[in-house]
This record gives sequence, C-alpha cells and structure tokens, in this order.
Amino acid sequence: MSMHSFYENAPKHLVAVDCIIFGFEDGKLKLLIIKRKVDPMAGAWSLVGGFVQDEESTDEAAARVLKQTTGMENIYMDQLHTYGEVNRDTGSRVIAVTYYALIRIKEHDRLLANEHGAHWLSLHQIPELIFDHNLMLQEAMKRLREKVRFHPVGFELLPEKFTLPQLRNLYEEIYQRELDKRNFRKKILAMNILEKLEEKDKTSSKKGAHLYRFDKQKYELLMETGFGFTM
Amino acid sequence: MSMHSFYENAPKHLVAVDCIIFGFEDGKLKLLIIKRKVDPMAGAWSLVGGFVQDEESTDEAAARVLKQTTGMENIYMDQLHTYGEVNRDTGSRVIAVTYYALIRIKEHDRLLANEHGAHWLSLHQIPELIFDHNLMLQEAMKRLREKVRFHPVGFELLPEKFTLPQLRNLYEEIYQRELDKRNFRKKILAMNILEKLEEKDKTSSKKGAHLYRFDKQKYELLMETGFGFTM
DNA sequence: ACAAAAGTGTTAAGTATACACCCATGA
DNA sequence: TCATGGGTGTATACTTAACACTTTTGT
Repeated sequence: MSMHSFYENAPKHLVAVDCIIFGFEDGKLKLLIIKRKVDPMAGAWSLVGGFVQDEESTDEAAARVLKQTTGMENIYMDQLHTYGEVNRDTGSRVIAVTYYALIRIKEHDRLLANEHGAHWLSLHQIPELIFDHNLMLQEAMKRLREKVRFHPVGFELLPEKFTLPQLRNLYEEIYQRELDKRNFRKKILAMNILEKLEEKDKTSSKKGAHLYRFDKQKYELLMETGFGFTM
Repeated sequence: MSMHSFYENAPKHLVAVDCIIFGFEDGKLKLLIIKRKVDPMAGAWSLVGGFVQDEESTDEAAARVLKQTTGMENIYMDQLHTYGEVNRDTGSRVIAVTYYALIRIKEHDRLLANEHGAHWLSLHQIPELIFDHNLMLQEAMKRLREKVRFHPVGFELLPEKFTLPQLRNLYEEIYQRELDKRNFRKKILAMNILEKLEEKDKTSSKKGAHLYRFDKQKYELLMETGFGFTM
C-alpha cells in the first residue's frame, strides 16, 4: 500500500548531506574530517557525509551522519547551503546539502570516530578535500562568524565550565584575529548570561582563572531573540 | 555511452526549486505567485517553482523557472534554504531548494506571466499558499532584510533612475517600518554610490524630486566587500 | 624574586537617533 | 495663496576601540 506519487515525469536525484563538524580543543578550532572509504576518490580526505534516505528529512540525515561518526545526539546544527552543480561529484550527479555542527570534542566517541577513519584537524592543517568540500568549509567558516556575532553558540563548543580566557581564545580562533582582553570581558559579561563560579582553573596559569557556567535560561531567551555582539 | 554511476544503492529524490520573486511597484513590495496548475492542490496559490532536471544545476533550474514565468534573464538571485521534510509536499516526497529573486516589475513579460497564471500581490495581500510556501516566504523576508543591511541590492528592484523618496519607500517596505527622512538620505549618500542627475521626477509632487542613478563601478566594489548599513 | 597569565577603567572617536522648519511648484 | 511633498542640520546618547598597570602564585 505505497503512497501514490504525482509528478511522475520529473527526474530524481541523489541527495547527500555533508557536515562541517567543528570542535575546540587545546585552544584550537578543529574540524572532523575522514578518509573516504568509497570510490571514486577512496582514500582521499572528505567531510563527513551520507545520502538522504527515503524515510528521513535532510535535517535527520545530517543528525544521523553525525551520530554515526561521533556517537553524539541533540547537537547544535544549522543548515548552510545546497550545492547543486551537475558535475560537482565525479561519481555521479549528487546534490549536496551542507550543515555545520558544533560539538564538544571531549564528549564524542573516539573509538567510533576512529572506526570511520575520522580525524580532528585544526583549521590550518586541513588538506585538500574531495570535490567542492574545501569551498564548503570556507563558506561554513564565514557563516559561523556571522552566526556567533548574534547568537552565543560559542558555548556549544566549550565544556560546561570554562574560563573567560578560554572563551576569548575560542572567539579569536573563529574570527582568526586577536580580541582585546578587556573589551571582550566587558561585552561578554554585559550580556548577563554567565554565572561566575567560585572554582578556579589553574591548568594554564599560576594565578588561576575563574570558571564560569552559562545560564541556560537567559541563554535560551537570547537565542530566540538574537543579540548584538560585535567584535 | 552514459556515465557510470557509483553510489548504486542510494535512494533518489525529486528535487524542486521554489522562487520567492520580489518586485516593487506603486510604492509596495510585491510578490509573484501563481495559481497552481498541477495536482495535488491544483488551483491553489503557490510560489513559482519547478523540478530540477538532470542536465541543470539547482541555480540554473531557478533561473529557468524565473525566465519561464517572467521572460527575464540575468536576474539577481540568492539561494535561501532547503526544505527536506519527508511529507512537506502532499503529492510525493520532494526536497525543495528556495531562491529569492529581485526584479523590476516594469521590465517583465506580463503576457508570459499571465499565461502561467502569475499575479503580483503586495505582501499584505498574500493568501494562504500550498504546503510550506508561507513559511518559505516568511524566511525569505527575514533573509532579504539581512541582505539589504549589508548589500545595496535594493537597486535591483528600482528602475534605472529613481528618487530618494522612492528608495526610502522601498526600504520602508522591506523593513516594514518608517525610516527617518534625513537620516536615510545622509546614510545613503554617504555610501557614495549614487549619481545625482539634473532631471527631476514630478509624478509624485509639485516640487519634484531629483532623480539618481547608481554608480555601477562603486556599487560592484561594495557588493564584493559588503558594507555596513543600519536602519 | 621572578615569570606568566589573570584581572581591571578610562578616554576618545565614531555612529545612531531624534527632531522642525523652509523650499519649490502646480492648481 | 495654499497645499503637497522635497529637501536640509544639529545636538545627544550610545557604542566601539584603544590602551597599561597591578594581582596572584608556583617555581
């Protein structure tokens, strides 16, 4: 008892999702890329991707692909752009919908990632990727910068407790430039979404830096309305 | 001698492009929508769309669809978002890639548009549209507002020569609020992309308003770099 | 005691906003 | 002459950007 389909004459296409998976570790913004296992271009570096199945939405496909390589669910993802050039994939015509994901590297399943030939590489280490994947990455970086300007999604990349120098470091990686220490603290704290904790993190200095946690309530409120955040 | 396809096991999907076609006429921002001719939902209001063919990119499909209903080519278009829910189209599973276009209503082929059952309706007159098309429109408006904030694409909607009150009126329609006359002139002229002409347009006042033309050179330069433009 | 990172305020410049009157002209 | 829309300038509040020294503590 399958559903009747209108539109009988229209051609069908392979549709893939490709995920630009960002993480933050050792003070560096990193990207999860894999050694491709299928032909053509088997063995080459690639973004994490997969084909959209009949019973899933493109959003669901992206979440599935992310889960398959990292084991993680309920991750912050945004759709970016659809690449529809006829010959962009040398294997066949494939229309690719890209998504980016922000994950906490510490929390992902390293074994699972290894099984899939996945590697975390910092932005400057990214090799040549297959097809138009380097372009996808470049456009994803641009969109990520625009995003964090109005939405405090940076927290998705940090552990629950983090220091202000860490947070600033993250923004510096995203913007690829230095940010003034004092002005940064001012702006971030003025947003009033951070909760200062008593604990200090002494891993990176003798004095130690205060740990902060962000306030989910206020955070979600801001996520809805957006907020101005200019570096 | 057809090309060998890898990826034999992956499912294929219908992929459509849907265009949010903006125009500006009689001081109103308008949208080109059509009476749908195919089932399901034949006779209902719909965005202008069509299926992506084998030999064309999604961008090309959008341009083709636009040309089919307006006769216009080389029109400013931007991809917006891809709607990939399994049941979004009641006729069959269709993945829809949306684009918006900015056109000069005066220059389009009215006869051709009529043949396709196309109508220009101002934003407040937009009826219920099929499927998720109202949502698409809503998101397109949001993106258009973001776009004009940094890119002077508003000119795409106006005739070659236009007055500052006309231009302000357009921005007011896009933002759906009043803009201060003096501040608007200051900002627009400060961008230094307008050329003041000697002629005046007296169609809307006895005094007449100066006509301006925008300077393609400076305009294109700004289009590349983007520019700050806050209302 | 010193090295190394954390933390803290002020000033100047630029940008956004609010606001009211005169001008040119056709009817 | 008067009604209509076009055109003009300034003052204030706000936001951003630049900048240097003191604090803490482990070695």
